[in-house]
Amino acid sequence: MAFRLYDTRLQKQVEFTPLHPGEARIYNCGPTVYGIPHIGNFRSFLFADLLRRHLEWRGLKVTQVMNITDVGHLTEDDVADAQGEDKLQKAARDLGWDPFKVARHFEEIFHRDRKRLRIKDAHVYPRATDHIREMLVLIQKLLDNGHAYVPEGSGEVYYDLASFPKYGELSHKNVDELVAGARVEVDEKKRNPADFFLWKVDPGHLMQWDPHDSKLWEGFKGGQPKLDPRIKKGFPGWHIECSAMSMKYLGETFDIHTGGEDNIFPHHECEIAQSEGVTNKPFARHWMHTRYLLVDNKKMSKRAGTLFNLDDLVTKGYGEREVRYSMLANHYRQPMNFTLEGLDAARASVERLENCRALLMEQAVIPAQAGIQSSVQSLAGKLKHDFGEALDDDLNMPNALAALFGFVNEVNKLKPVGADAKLALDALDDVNRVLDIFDATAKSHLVTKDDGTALVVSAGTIDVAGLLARTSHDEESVKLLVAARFDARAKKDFATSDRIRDELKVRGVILEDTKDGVRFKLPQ
RNA sequence: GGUGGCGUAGCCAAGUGGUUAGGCAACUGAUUGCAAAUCAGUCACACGUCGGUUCGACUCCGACCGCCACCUCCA
Repeated sequence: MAFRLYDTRLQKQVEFTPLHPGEARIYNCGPTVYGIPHIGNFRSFLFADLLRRHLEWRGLKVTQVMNITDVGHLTEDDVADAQGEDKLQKAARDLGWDPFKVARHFEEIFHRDRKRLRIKDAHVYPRATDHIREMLVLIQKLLDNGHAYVPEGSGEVYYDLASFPKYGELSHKNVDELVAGARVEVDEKKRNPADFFLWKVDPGHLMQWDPHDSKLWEGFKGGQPKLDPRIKKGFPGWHIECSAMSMKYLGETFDIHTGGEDNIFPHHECEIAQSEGVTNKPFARHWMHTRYLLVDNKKMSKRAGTLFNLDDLVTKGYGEREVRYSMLANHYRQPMNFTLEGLDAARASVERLENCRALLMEQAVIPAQAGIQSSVQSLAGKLKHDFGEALDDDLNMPNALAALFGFVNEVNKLKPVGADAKLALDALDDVNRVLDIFDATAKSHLVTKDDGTALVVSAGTIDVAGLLARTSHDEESVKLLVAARFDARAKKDFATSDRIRDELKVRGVILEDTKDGVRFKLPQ
């Protein structure tokens, strides 16, 4: 079966057939870089990462574009309001940075944190401020097409919703009802209360562009266009950047557009109106949206201290892998209840997976005495099949993980050796192309009984107390301690052997006695 | 008020008109010098409430209760 996704517009699951065979072009609504991205943002980005990885796993060539919204609506007042709320923003203000510098700063943090969460690099991260010209070109085309207008003397441009009857099809909203809701700002400039601005004039705004300045158009493909002279110095509307950048990098019609559920209206609805108003062609073929992430079943809030960012969680002792796993393990279309207890559970789950993999790695290097067992082969095949089938079903990761844990249980029972272990390991690593949960740097080693015997020869000279006194341990010193422990255990000196194990545990080094020898795990 | 969605055993969380989802936690047993890891088992005759349809509903329909989101440039 092919990949099936739930399309927000159609409100049902549909089979995905790419516009260009063998290729998928996807656009993800990215971060607004005026603050440290929080876990709610990352749920959306991790979903985009999962979508991209699954499509690639299914053999498609994916082009992924994620925008960086750096045209803020950062006025002097906003900056002032931010005081005391956000340490970095406050720092930026104290340093007297201009908005561009603030944007670049938080953009860097976004990239730093997403890399820690192993979110793959998108192919392009276009910045809104680098595409003001593309936006102005679209705005002019909308004016030419009769989809936009310039209110008398305003210098601004508004979208004329009356010209686009499809407005509301994505969010299933009725424009008249929206207006009746009376929450739309009353503005005499607008023809229709629900019309939204494409270009805004506001002298108090920190970021502004003069559309008629020839400098702005230097080096622009096609040169400076003929713009409506009534448009004054100002800044673009929020929605137009995604229309301009998605179409520039993915084409006028592309496969999938994603975002958080809050983007459905008005943002994505407006994107459709703008894009299709210009091209008269379908814009995004499919829309996928993640539900909100709640913390302790409530919306995140600064006051409750639940607006966690990645560093907050790391400070609390959690690793990036636990965060990645716990977000991935929940279905994107269900509201997710994020809790610290959930991270504890995620840690235990990841460790179970990793123990299985470590065991397979140990066994894979042992020379095989026989050929591949059909049982292992069918297990590996079943894992790939069931895992893939689950993700084909609108990225049903809970079911995909159930398949994975089923595999782990069977492998632990079978205890495959040699080529069998290698086969099982390959199957694990294959699904890990999507999950990316195993730690390549995790250090789990088995010191076999034979190794131990060899090490024990020199055990008498090992400075056990000195080694234990160290604050951290490298592989070599752990091996020496393991040797001393072999020696102690041979003499039934369990006080010493337990002391070595306990002291190492405090420093994060785990020792496990097995039939084959001693396994040690170094901290990550 | 309008629209969309959710309520599943201690916690998290899939799914289905009739046969064990899965994970975590806890407990018991096997294994171990003791642990850890692993295996077996228990908690699990779970599905917000009340009606209806049906041979049979957690799954379909209706009402109600509780919760969430969007309609405010929040992923």
